[in-house]
Amino acid sequence: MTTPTPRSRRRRQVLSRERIVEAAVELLDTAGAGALTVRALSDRLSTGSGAIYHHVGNMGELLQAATESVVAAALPAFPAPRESATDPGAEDTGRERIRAAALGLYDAVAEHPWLAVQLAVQVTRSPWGTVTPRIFESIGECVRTLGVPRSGWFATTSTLVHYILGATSQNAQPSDTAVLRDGAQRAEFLDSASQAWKSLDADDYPFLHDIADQMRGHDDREQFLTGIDLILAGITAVGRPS
Amino acid sequence: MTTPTPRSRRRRQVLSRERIVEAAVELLDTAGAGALTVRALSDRLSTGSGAIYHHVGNMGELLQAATESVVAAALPAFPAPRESATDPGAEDTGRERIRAAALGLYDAVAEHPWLAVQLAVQVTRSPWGTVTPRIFESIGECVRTLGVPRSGWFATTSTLVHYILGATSQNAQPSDTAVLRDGAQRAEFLDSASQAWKSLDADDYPFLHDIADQMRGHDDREQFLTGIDLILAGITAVGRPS
DNA sequence: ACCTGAACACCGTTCAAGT
DNA sequence: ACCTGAACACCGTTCAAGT
Repeated sequence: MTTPTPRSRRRRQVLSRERIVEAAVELLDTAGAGALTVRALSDRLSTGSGAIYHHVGNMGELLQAATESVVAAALPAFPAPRESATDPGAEDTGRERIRAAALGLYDAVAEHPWLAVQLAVQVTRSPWGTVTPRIFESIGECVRTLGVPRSGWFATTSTLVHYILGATSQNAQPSDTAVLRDGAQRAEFLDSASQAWKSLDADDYPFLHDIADQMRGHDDREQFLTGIDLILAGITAVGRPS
Repeated sequence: MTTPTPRSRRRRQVLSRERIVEAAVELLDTAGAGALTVRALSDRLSTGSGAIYHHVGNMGELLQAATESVVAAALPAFPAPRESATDPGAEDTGRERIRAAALGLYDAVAEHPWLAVQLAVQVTRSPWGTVTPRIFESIGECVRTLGVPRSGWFATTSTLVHYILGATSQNAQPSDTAVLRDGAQRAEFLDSASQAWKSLDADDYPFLHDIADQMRGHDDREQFLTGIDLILAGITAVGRPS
């Protein structure tokens, strides 16, 4: 009849799902996607490999949980505050909040390069899990305030989400190892990429040839926002045909 | 001094890189991403597992080659015919060619669901390999004819490519197994997805709640094109501010 | 040169056994 | 209930040995 005392429940509770997910994210961040193994994880947590399975089911579920925790942290406070669509300036703040959510995801992928591939994996498993719903909700809530007719909400939100996921994953660090936040390192990478494009056959790739210099000098993050603004401009243009 | 006769060269040449890549694509298509193993591949090709490594280096290289071969087949004839940007109607044919290239990739992912994740993988390894360059070139070549100033070519092309890759991967079959081209199957999936959204907490996900019905009825492919047109409208709007 | 297939060093996952 | 860690059935890759 009596519930177990807190003391007895807490006695040997050293491991938990949260601790495991946290350790998994650390492992992914510091050593890359290939370094997350059950053995490495149980080593780091000083347990047996079987202990992991008491809390997470399997590797895929762990990867999903790791992705969800990082995505949840990257998105703005949730749920978003409701605003009346008739407020003056509501459209501008809607656009601003879309930019903020997009940048949150963009920066998360920059900090956690393994996210690039994991987002693609999780999103095709949509809509199970919270990754796709969270992202969709964050963006969709803002689209509502943009003067788009109700019938266009889903298509408009989808377009933004697809662009955001595509862009963040393409701009991710091309490394299987640890995070490199060094700007010089990024410049070096762009430089070699530019060289690679220039060395392609000019007859097969005339456009890449022309544009190789432009690509060397560009700022990923700024250009990511340029793309967002391009789509927002399209939303406005389609909503009010001239 | 004499080159080997064709006969002697051909004698035992049963295996080749091409045949291996072809078999890999078949395996991926029919049995899913998890089914591509060196053992399964050498079984299907009736050789020893070591023979594979005489032609492809390692598994990652094989996956890259499989992706490249499917992407190359999906994109329109390459390189694209040159058109003068001053032609009347050049912008319209540019837009039409962008839609064609985008649909080519979209349909390829529908036929080869494993492409969704592989595109994300290959594209972060950019610009090595031919996947990213090919896609960029196809789209960029058309962007040139759209009246975008030269300084905007790279950003505009990037926006389109990011959207295309993001959308194709999100709309891929959510299955790890064989291809299901059955329309009814897709409708069933959308139905359960819609149910899942409806069953989310209405306070945390008000937008998804509102929109669940819209998402059940939608046509992926049509909506994919709607997104393309939204971005094209943005390109026009930004190029000619009112 | 091309191929064979056993061997090696891993991997995720399970499960009897402990506390 | 929670954890241990050996065992199992895989995996990619290598390499001496064959033709």
